[in-house]
Amino acid sequence: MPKSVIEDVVEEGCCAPMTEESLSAREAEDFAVLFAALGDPVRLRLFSIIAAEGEACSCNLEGPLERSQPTISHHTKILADAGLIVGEKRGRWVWWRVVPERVAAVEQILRRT
Amino acid sequence: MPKSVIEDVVEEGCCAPMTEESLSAREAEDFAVLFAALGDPVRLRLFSIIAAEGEACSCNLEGPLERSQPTISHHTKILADAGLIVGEKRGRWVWWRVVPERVAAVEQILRRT
DNA sequence: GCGATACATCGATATCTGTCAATGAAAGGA
DNA sequence: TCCTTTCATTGACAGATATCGATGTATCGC
Repeated sequence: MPKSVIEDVVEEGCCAPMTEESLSAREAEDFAVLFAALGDPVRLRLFSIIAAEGEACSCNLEGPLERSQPTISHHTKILADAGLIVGEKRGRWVWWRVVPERVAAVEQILRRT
Repeated sequence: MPKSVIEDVVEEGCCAPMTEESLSAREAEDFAVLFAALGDPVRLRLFSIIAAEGEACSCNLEGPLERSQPTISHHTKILADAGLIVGEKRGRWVWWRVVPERVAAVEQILRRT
């Protein structure tokens, strides 16, 4: 059970030295938040609806998703914290829309493959 | 609190009818598994390392990720169940590699935006 | 066959997360 | 001003999950 990259290089057998192209622990920590935000069925649908509608208020989401208002609010917050959507308060309603640059960033990570 | 799409359409106020472009509950359930698989920091690094190396055995992963062997095995299983990586047993080692078509599928979902 | 190696599986546990009812805060209408 | 509407926050709780030690299984070298 090798303990470090250095030892890995020294080790014989199947183990090859690490490349520098892989994500650092810090990067992975940050990027994983994006994937995790989309990693819940309800949230993914929520995101999908907002994307399809262009703009949507929460009242547009509770019905189709069959979840309570606090739960919808919880999910929009997680997506918003991840930067994948932004909400603009207009009167009594909050209008949500996707952040294309952020979505593109997720694609970018995948394309590092 | 509207209970169905039909009611949404009937409702007055801010609520507009749902488009048909958004993900179904079924689709969201399936796709969310892919995002969730990449939604853990350790798993995302693991995936990143495999992608960078082209091929990697688990012994290449335990060191850099600083996790026990069962934990690594747990994570590779989740990624493999999601179809994002495949393992080929060669002798004593299992060699993991990414499945580009599956990664492309994830990009495809994002590009529905 | 025997010991060592690589990986999977099991069992246990601490933490995280999705969910809702209740409540709070902000804005609009009468 | 008071009531209603929209959304956020809090508190509680059940279920999911990340982690590890112990153990099982297959493979290789001797």
